[in-house]
Amino acid sequence: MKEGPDIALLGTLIGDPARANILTALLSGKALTATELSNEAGVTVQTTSSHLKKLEAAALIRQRKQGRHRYFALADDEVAGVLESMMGLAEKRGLLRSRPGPKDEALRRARVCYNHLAGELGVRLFEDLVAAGHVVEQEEDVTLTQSGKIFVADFGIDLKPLSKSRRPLCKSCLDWSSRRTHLAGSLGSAFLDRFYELGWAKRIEGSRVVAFSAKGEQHLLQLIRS
Amino acid sequence: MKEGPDIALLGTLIGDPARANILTALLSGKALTATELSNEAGVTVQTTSSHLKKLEAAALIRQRKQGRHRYFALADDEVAGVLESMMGLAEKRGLLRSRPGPKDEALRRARVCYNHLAGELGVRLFEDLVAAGHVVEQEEDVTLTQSGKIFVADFGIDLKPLSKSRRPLCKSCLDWSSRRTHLAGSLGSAFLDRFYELGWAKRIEGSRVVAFSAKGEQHLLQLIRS
DNA sequence: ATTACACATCGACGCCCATCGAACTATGCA
DNA sequence: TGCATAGTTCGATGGGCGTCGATGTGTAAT
Repeated sequence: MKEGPDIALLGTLIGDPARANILTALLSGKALTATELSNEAGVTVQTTSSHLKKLEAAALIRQRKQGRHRYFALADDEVAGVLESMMGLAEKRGLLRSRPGPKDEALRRARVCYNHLAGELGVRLFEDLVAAGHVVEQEEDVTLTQSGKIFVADFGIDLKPLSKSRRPLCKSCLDWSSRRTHLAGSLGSAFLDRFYELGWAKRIEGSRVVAFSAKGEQHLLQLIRS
Repeated sequence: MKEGPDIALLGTLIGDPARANILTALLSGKALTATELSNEAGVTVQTTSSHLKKLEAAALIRQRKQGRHRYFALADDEVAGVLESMMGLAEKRGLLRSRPGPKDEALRRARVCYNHLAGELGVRLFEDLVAAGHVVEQEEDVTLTQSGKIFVADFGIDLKPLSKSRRPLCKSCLDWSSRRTHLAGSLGSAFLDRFYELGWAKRIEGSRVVAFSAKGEQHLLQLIRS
């Protein structure tokens, strides 16, 4: 005996229905707030909070503070993998019902977050940059690589004034609609400004919506791919 | 909510320390008795019994009655895979200590089980036959395939008298030393007789040990491979 | 500053379930 | 036929933990 308290602890954590629901909800890859998770779990926020604390103590989930919200997400792919395999064993059936997010399709697509691009297009841009190796994401920190600097310069963004600013050049920002990270910081701001400049997008007055033209959206989508 | 009671149930089953120990012990691939598992789990036999009942109800383990013993083993590879991945996540550390089995090396190597070959060599023979597609193992049943019939005939075993007998031609038998299946039934008996006949092995008087000659063991190991 | 919202903490309640003793069943051995 | 061993079932006990109400802390908006 006393050879595997680890696996037992893991099982206990997953074994509670409320926590299982929480983990299942997070398996979508999205980061959710405690309140949303409490709906998924079917328990009160207090109970959810204590569950999240335990899950975080076991390093199954990670927490990101963003303003007065706290977004929770699975710690890494390995956790997701284990959950997937467990669901496979338990025969994957049933799907998520409560789908959080904004109702306005345009807001969901593209909008400003402070001064940078958020929404699906913002997320897409960020993920393309990561995939191309132009930026590296490590936990909360995001850094621009050498190839990234070249790419940014080619796109017509002057890095010199940006690096002088006290604002961090790169920062990741969590999306409240798709709940994935996108690029913030002064570079994120510079990207959005450049999009305006090129006529790819316009800001809609009195709203946070960023309206991309058909051609502008095409350009953005193929920006990195090219 | 109510979208994943499955995964929660699974977690609960694995979550109990006693059951986790049981599953960990079975992860070796060996089949163990309830009493042995109670030692591994650190609880009494009664408690172990109730645990085994639950694990079996969830189809995580399978049970094989053999005489007055009941051997328990993991249900299939998928269960083992999930447990492996969970151990990986919980950082695999610590190892099994209680290693059940006979102390006599010769008995472990090869011995008669009623009238057929048991021990490591018996297991090896059976697994080779399965790998070559000569026999098919399905749960408890073992059947000789077409290619198997040819192979057996080539080896010098006449199937006609065997198939007339009321005894089942093929039967799987669980090994008490290595805890894996080997071939029993009238065919298993015929194999052992043939080994004697070919001078590959001799029965040691007053013991269950089957002594293979160096050459005989070589022949046996390469019997299927050739 | 005040209000509102998100989340954490504390404390108490209640229930589920693991545990073991005792009795029962089944198989093997002499 | 009797004894021993392996395992299950039943019932009672106890502890651990999930649950929620109330309260406290931090952040954003007006």
